[in-house]
Amino acid sequence: MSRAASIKDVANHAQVAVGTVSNVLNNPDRVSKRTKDRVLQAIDELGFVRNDAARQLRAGHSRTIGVVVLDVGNPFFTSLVRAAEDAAAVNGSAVLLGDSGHDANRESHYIDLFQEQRVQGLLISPVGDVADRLEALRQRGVPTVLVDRLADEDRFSSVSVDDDAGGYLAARHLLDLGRRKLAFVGGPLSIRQVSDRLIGARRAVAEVDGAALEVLDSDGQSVLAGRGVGNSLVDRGAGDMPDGIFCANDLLALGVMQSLTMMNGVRIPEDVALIGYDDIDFAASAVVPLSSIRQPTDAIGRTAIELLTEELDAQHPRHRAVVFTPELVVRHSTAGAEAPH
Amino acid sequence: MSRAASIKDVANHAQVAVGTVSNVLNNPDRVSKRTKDRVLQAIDELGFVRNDAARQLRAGHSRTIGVVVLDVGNPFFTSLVRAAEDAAAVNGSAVLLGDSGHDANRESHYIDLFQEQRVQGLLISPVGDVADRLEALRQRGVPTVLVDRLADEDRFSSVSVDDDAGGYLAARHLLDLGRRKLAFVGGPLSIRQVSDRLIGARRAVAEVDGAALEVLDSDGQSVLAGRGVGNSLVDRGAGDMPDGIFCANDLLALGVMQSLTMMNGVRIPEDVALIGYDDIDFAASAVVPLSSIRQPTDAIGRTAIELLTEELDAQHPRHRAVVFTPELVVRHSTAGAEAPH
DNA sequence: CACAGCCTTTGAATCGTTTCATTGTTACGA
DNA sequence: TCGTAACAATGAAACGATTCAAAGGCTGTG
Repeated sequence: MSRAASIKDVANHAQVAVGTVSNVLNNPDRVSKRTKDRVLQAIDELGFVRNDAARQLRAGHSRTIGVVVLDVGNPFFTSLVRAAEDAAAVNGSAVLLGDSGHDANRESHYIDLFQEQRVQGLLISPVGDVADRLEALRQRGVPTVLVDRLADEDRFSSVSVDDDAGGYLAARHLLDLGRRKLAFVGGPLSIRQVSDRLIGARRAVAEVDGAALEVLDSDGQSVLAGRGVGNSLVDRGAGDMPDGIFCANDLLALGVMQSLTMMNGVRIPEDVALIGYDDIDFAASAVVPLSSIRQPTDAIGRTAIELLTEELDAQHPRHRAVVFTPELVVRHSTAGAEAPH
Repeated sequence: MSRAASIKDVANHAQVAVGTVSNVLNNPDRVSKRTKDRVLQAIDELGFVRNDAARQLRAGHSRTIGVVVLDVGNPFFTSLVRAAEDAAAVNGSAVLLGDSGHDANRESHYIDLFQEQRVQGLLISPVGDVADRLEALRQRGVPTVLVDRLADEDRFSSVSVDDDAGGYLAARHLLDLGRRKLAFVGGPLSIRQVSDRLIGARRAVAEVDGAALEVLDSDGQSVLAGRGVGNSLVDRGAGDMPDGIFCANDLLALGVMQSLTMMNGVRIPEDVALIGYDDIDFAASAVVPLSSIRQPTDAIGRTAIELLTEELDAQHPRHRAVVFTPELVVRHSTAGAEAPH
């Protein structure tokens, strides 16, 4: 329970100056082998471990990168975080992870926290309107890269996926199957990703005569929220059921699927064709394997760290906005079925 | 891009001493309203943010708790982490998250990192044999709580689930359905959770005449690994197929399910009854809703932080080992089907 | 008017590391 | 033998917040 050994203790124990110990740790080639061995032995004997707080106080900044995601439970973000972690490790940096849970207060809380920690940079998929705070941070030398959100290139670098294009792809696919009475499930619509996907879907629907798109606000992004929407659809009765449903993410789609097929005997894709978004691992192993829109998660994570590194290295970096294009993945939930009419 | 404002800058700007600024932040009631207002205004004008490194250097420890999990992608751990985060927030602490990915090196790396960060305590679901390192940490005043792993109460507190009981529950359930030719899928067996579940399953099988249990090492815990095992089962031909499969976790089970039903026309539960472990959200929405063994994830997370808090507060805490009992959740993958014989 | 007692404010010392100008040592060529 | 370069080791200063003994300012009482 004794106080942890400091570099000073090591220096005493090895009969050298503190500066020498520091050199053994940070510039080993400036130190003679004899001395180095003695110091290393002392370190070992005392079980010395660097105090990162002191190191970073001196350095003026930490060796960490802050990452704020909307929901760690969402596989899209977990794999993004993992990619970021791996990329950061290459630079000898670590990742501080924050989960905003779509809550602007928690988001703000994490930005505060990370600022106190003097993170080198920030990766964030924002909920609230944080542009001004991030701008201020940048002016203090803490660059930010926006993830999963297109940003004005004058202000920030960003990595995003073209959600409008993804929404179009999904709706167009349903329309191509002959479906005309479409429903969009997602919400709250204040979330950019959700509303962009809806805009894309609307664009596709507008191209086809006699097609309609109904919006079902799910007020949440979970399997549970999806189940809720599914149940309320069933309550309406069969006559009023859409024949194609596009969910703003796979969790919602799985919830809808669960509700329609398991509890209420609606057939997918015969009665209703269903497509989700994100292509999470579980989409392929759902009750009915789920069609989806795939986003290149790994590439997003790696690119995000890359852009952040650029901003860290360059004095006056040009901000870049990288936009990935999503891809349609067809599985049984929309495949091989003609329109039910 | 100018240097961040320090407490000294604030003091100058507000025409007070540094100690006063510190008091405004930490002991507001010791400061007169007049002064406090002036200081707060200065803080606001300069955009001052506390430097946590300096604060923690002085304090001798951080306000963070380190959490090392086996796999952030596994929903069991994501919900555990979230519970831990919420509980930590109550104490004003934050969580540093590390993902060992079942890799002893990465695990060790995170322990190093967290030690450098001077975390207050550690929550870990260990891969390698780290007992001695953790013991050493504890003697330096950094308590550890083992998660999802029973520990010797003389050395550590721990929160775990009785994996043996869980394995027994699962196998017993298959046997109760009349299945006799069982298979256990999981691996590597060096993982305690996996081998304990196997031991429980063996115990159940030993109780029933004519029942056999075959072990299929999956060498991994992912959907993909499960799919691999499923494929190799199919390659054997129908005659050699088990009639009940118990997977050491749900991801494996979903993989096996995917392989058997989607690509190879094996019927679940008619031909093969299948049960997983963990009862993750997706179990209920699988191709065939998956029976599973449920662990009380939230309670585990909360209890873990509780035990850690006890160790932090008490001078000479008694270590406690809390063991939760898992619960059988029956769904379609094992339900309503007689033995195929 | 002196003084005690209370409240507020001060500022030097401290935490552990890195940095860097300075000092000490060695070896080699002149 | 001396001078000088090359290399090693030194130790004081700095980073920014907190702490705490001490000083200062004020009120009210004798």
